[in-house]
Amino acid sequence: MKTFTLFWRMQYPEAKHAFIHAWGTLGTSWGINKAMAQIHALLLLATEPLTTEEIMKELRISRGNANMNLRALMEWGIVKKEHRKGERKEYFSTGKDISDLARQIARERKRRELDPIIKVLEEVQSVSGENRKAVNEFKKVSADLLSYTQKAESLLSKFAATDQNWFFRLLTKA
Amino acid sequence: MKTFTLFWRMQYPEAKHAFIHAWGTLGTSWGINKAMAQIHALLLLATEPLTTEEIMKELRISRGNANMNLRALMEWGIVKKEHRKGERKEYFSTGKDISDLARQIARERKRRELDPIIKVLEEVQSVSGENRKAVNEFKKVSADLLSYTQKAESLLSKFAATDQNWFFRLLTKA
DNA sequence: ATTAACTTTCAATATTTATTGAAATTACTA
DNA sequence: TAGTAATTTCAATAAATATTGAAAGTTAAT
Repeated sequence: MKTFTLFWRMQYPEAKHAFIHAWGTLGTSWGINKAMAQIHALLLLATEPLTTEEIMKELRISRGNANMNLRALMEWGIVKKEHRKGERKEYFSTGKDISDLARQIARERKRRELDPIIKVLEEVQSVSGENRKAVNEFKKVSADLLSYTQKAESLLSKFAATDQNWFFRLLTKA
Repeated sequence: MKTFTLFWRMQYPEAKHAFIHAWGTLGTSWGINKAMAQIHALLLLATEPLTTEEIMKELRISRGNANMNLRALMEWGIVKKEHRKGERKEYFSTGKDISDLARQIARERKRRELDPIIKVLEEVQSVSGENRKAVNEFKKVSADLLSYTQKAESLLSKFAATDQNWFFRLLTKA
């Protein structure tokens, strides 16, 4: 007797598309634009280096977009360019280790977001003014926030600096 | 002998403005819009509950904007509304504990961002196809990513669920 | 029940951010 | 060094997101 197949076994092109799409969406909410996240996803899946042309075609993005985001990924040290003898074309690839990306995001966001606000919170500590009550509340709240932000900063620093497992080992311990 | 004062001691209104501005900017990059973050900052500093009118005036935002973001903050359980006898106006206040906000952000982002991609990554695991090599690479990469994302999910869950100190105690241990 | 004070809603608008595409530039081969 | 195949740049454009403001809705005191 035959049984029904309850779930559709996803075919590769469909799965690939879903994967890249999802990764692009996630990237958007983590300070990475869609194209950048999708290029990275595509390179993660690729079994060999890709050209700009191939990336443009697969992701349906413009040359300028592909170029700019590839450059950003290279600046982040996540993507590498390689040349081949007798060819003008450049080939791009990425390491398969996700944690490189995660660490780089941490580093980048710390720099772009946390560092500036810590600076402001520190400056603002020296407040003075007529309204005793308001000033006290201000000092309390901003000091509190500063300490919180510094902790987050330290967390991101550690995360950015160490090997991929340290962080999650720590968590399972807890 | 007189000495120079090397650094300007910031006056309260200036400090307040800097604080609110910085907080608004930070909020923007953490999935909270500027108005929402600034309203929260303003309420943090306030020594007593504020009306919509006062918030609008202080932050120079429209009534609609104030209203919508106050509602969102209330939905997040971070801001409370209070009524006063003989008054139609509503007064808003927030608890002074930053970690309430942090936990709520964690909860919200987990739900909005991590949960959906975990779903996709799980679905996509059952991939099959002609190209053995590509399919293998795909399985490896997506499984890896799934495990990574699940760890992040579990981290955010724990963070969202526990008291404010657990997380940072954990970090200092490390 | 009426009024006036206040809140809510949401289409229109503004702002911010990402993407395009074509011109300028560069680098490889012959 | 000329020809061309590629990359880079960036002003213009599109897409996504946040904000406005005025009309509609609500509520509480009279």
